[in-house]
Amino acid sequence: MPGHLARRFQQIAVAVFLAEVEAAGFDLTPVQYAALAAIAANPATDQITLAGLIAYDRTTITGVIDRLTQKGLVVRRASARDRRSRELLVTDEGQRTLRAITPAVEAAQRLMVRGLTKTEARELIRLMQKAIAAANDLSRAPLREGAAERQ
Amino acid sequence: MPGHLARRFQQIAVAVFLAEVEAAGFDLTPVQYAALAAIAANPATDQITLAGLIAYDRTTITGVIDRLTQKGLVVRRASARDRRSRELLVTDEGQRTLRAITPAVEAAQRLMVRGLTKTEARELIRLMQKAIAAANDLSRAPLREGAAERQ
DNA sequence: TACTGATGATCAGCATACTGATCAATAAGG
DNA sequence: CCTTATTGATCAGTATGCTGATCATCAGTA
Repeated sequence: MPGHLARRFQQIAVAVFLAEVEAAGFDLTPVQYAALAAIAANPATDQITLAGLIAYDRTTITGVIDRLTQKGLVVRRASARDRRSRELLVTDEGQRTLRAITPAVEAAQRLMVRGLTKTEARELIRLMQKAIAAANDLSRAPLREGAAERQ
Repeated sequence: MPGHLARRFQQIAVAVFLAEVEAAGFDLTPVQYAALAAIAANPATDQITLAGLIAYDRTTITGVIDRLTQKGLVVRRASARDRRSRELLVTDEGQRTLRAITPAVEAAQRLMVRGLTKTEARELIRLMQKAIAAANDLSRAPLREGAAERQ
């Protein structure tokens, strides 16, 4: 049952991530980390574009940014060109957090495939990527490449 | 990033499941389906044991059973041996639903790996199983085998 | 310019998951 | 028998994810 395995693997991935990150002294969820890293890599993008970059639903991203803002890691800035959209920026503390948390995040990635050999882990990643790419548009929140690759 | 792929694959798996099941005229979530099937396969088990069989958190299962009960697919029965526990049973309608919904569930399982060959899909399943087995105890809701295999 | 449609963001509502607490009932010990 | 620890179930609170709606704004067209 691929569906059941998908749920279980994700459940373990989240648990491992939270445990490693908390052990390192941080309070960030996997979802918040991914958003923070994506904002750092794409400064001043609006929320919809950000959601596409990490395949989040647009209604989910609102709450995630709320919490990142509350923690002082991200700021929302009104866009000059389009008054509907908010540009997102990582604060200095957000940058520091991102750098400091990286080892814990990497440890979590290794831990969740600790039962596999390096070759097997690479193969699992390849197969998940391939399956996901072929089914990308079947979810409400598909991955949308950056503007550069879009056209 | 295995963690990100895990989240995305699960996201797609849920979307595909809901779409197929709704197209077949049913209103059941993946989680509700798994619980219903597990109760049918293990009649009169208590909620904690059921949670272990499908790796759900004990606090999550309460709400899932609430909703299955509300839909008339499952009944809670007070246990004669232990007045703390509730024995779970599938109703006749639950049995009918389970039979009728099976083709849609199977279609969803195929759809979520439609980008892979049969061999690749089998390999993905094998690798996920292996990774999950080695990390089973890292989540709060580990899989607990049935009484037969437990000792 | 006025209208129409599309878009960015948010909201209410619902279903998973989890943390940690509570409560009743049971089991184990002295 | 009584105390203590454990266990089955539930609850409050929080964080994803989603459906569908709303609101303000923008873009394109008549």
